[in-house]
Amino acid sequence: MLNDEIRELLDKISSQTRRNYNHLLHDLNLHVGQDNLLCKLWREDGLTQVELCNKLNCEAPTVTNMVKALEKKGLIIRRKDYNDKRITRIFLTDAGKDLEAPVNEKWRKQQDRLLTDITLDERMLLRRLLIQMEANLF
Amino acid sequence: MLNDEIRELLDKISSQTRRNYNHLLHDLNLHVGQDNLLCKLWREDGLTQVELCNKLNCEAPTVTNMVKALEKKGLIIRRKDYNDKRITRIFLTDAGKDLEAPVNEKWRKQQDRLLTDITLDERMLLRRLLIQMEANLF
DNA sequence: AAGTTATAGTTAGGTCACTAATATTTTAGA
DNA sequence: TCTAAAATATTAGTGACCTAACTATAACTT
Repeated sequence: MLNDEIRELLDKISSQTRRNYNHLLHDLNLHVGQDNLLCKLWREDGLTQVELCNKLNCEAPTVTNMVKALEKKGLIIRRKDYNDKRITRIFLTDAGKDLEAPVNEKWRKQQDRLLTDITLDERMLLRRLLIQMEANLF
Repeated sequence: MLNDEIRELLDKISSQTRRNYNHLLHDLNLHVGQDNLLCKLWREDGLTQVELCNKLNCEAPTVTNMVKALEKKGLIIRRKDYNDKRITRIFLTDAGKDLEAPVNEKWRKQQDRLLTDITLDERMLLRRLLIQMEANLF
């Protein structure tokens, strides 16, 4: 059935995309997901963990563990907020900042590959449909 | 940029879909991914682990662990192949068979929700684009 | 027939997700 | 003011993924 096919295609595409992207990131000693967290910090440094939760659309413990891993790699540092001692703010180190360009290049590469042979008109339509689907999820 | 947006939408849709579906499956005491393995067995019982790897598009250790978990729940049993002793074949128990209908119902529900307000024509076009994208991945 | 190569599966160790339970700090209400 | 509730983050435990390294069996190869 058509609907089943679409769901299966979506599953396949997302899992394979993740796998491929993970391979690309391996050269940079990063794991898929970590690049995403760094990406939020490149846009806005010093975010709290709760803010990261929201932006990454995942739960608090996931952020705790990812932050721990990235800190061990020396890409970020954690600093307690002075005014509210419950809050930990996450800051990029120089090493973390240096990854922005290479990660973006990998991302772009992956991106372009995915949309090969799809015209601009089709991409615009595709976006419209995906926006509708995303809205349906909530 | 358009391409970025499409990738981000795909990521969001797939992760949220997974999350939602996982919640639905929770009622059946199943984890997302496990239903997929069972699904292959409903179509063809007694598959080997390698066959499951290929059909599920995942690695051997993943299957080993999933099979272990499903066996512990009493949904499948593992049986050594008589002719080739390297091979383990996986068979459904009655409990495993009984899950087919309820899981399909959850799947259908999730499906329909995702494609709400998308016309038949649009779905056909969407499928075409997704097939193209899937092909681009390899 | 003996030794090499290929195949099937497991174990160990890692990451990304989740939930449930906990400690700590802050805020708000009686 | 003092206590209850809310917010922030962590720990513990689980499962789906992965790679690398291993065991066991089967199939070639010379």
